Amino acid sequence: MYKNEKEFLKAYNPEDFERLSMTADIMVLSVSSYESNNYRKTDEKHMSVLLVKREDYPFKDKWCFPGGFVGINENLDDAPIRILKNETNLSDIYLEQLYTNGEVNRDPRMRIISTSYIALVDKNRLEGKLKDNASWFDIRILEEKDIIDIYLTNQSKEIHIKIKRILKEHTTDRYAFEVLENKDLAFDHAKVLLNGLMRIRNKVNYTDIVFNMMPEYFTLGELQSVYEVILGKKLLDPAFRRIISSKVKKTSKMRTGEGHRPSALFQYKGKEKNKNS
Amino acid sequence: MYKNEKEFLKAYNPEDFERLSMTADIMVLSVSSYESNNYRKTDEKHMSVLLVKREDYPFKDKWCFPGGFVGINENLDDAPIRILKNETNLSDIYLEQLYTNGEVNRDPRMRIISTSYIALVDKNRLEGKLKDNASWFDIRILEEKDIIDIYLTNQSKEIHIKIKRILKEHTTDRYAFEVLENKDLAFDHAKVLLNGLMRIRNKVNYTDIVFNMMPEYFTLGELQSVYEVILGKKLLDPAFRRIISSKVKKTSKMRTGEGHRPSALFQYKGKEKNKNS
DNA sequence: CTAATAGTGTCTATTAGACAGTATGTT
DNA sequence: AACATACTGTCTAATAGACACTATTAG
Repeated sequence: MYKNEKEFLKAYNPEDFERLSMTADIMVLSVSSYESNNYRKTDEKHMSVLLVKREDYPFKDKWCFPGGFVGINENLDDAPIRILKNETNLSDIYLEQLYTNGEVNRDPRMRIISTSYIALVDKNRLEGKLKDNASWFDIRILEEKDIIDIYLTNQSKEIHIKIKRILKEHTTDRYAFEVLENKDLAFDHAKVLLNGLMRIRNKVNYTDIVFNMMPEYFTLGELQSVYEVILGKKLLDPAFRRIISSKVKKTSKMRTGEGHRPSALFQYKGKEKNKNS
Repeated sequence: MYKNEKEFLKAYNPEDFERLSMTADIMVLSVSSYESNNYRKTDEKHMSVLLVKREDYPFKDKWCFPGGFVGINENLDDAPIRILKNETNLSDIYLEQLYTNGEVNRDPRMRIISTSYIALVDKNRLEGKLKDNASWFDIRILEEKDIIDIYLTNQSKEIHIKIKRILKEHTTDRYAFEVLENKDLAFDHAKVLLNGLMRIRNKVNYTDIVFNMMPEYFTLGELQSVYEVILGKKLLDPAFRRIISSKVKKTSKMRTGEGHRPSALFQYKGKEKNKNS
């Protein structure tokens, strides 16, 4: 035995243990608008996710989240910040840790454990700042009982994923997902995607995370449709306005020229003292 | 470049990258009863956490959560199951992943990233099954604004931790914790502890996780006081019974001999179809 | 004028909070 | 009898859901 910690550390050889690599993957979410063909109608909104086309093996030509190895002298939670900075040129992005996936064979190269993060951005902030292997995909989710179909589409590609939700009682989490169909997403990113979408859906009601996806000024109609697209259901106007009213402040600006009554522009109040929990 | 994935993998050398080690730490929570000195009064309840005294460097003689290295051929989420099995001899324990901590210097030996898990058990199920370096500590939390004092006590030891809660707007999570005082907990386990307690406190209202800490049969009074001790506040009887009524079923058994009116014993209904979300 | 969204008033249903009361065992 | 908890009834307050109505613009 050793006399003290200093001596112990001196005799300690890290090579004595089997070691592995660690990566960070980031699911970058935003909201996109689809211009309507009717000049009166407001733009349809979708959630969208940023995917990168893999140029190298493994999973060459498949799509995945932006990600990379965690440096040996880099804090884990700093890795996604660096990766996003590199990928989008932005540095003040909302980030939260999602899950650490460590199935033995999730990467064919070697043992790699990956911590996934969720990032929420206003897409318009990074117009033209994206690397050219990155692309926004619109998300469409169809749920039928425990079978979930996710469609991801960009200008030239449609990705389809079919996942089964399995309720678990006594294990790692409330439910697990089994990927039934997935031709185009690399690694275990299909699972991560669904996991992240569910997390956001849950959190949207008791946090203010949506505002990370909103521009500085927005109408309540726009804000509501972002909530709707995250929750996957329509909300009632009066109820929504009641609930949201404490979180936003009206400005004197107006949005006009939309083919119908103009609406007031609002700002996120933020910084406000939040209730406990 | 390589012709295909197979060739790529053949040429791939994991040694080319800097690598690290991974551990899993488990915060095992349960509820303990304190016999009252008044024969009429019901036992006082506390949350309790299982700690292990470190017998080796680093952090020799300090306390920490049960944990261990993740095997190179072991799924990450299987590691806590193995460790708990080894530590408590039980294998059907509720487990959920809490957070992955990866500060560069969190372990003085070398770069070790650790995924922490929460386990919830009924303490009585593992009476006498614990290894003798493990001990249950009762938890007492005092919150005053953003200063949180946690006291952990067992028969012979009192551990005190003082932590400051820092609100964050645009970073990894809603708030971060800064440990102000901690003499007795090893690694970053003080942070993990608080993080886990907050997670459970949040989840208790919209999930059925408490029942993992309850014995097969329990009175509604007992169940209520578990909720109270997790939430850190008293609940009103009628409201509690209204809410809980759908989750439990009354049995014909009664708890008697308590110095006051006997109460019906209930069971968790479980398996019931849960609402969405 | 019309289509479409903006924005508000109000009724109802549901849920949460509060309090008071009755019930029933042990010592 | 007295204490302590078990358990219930009911009133009130707060919140969520639903619907109808008015307002206002571009074309």
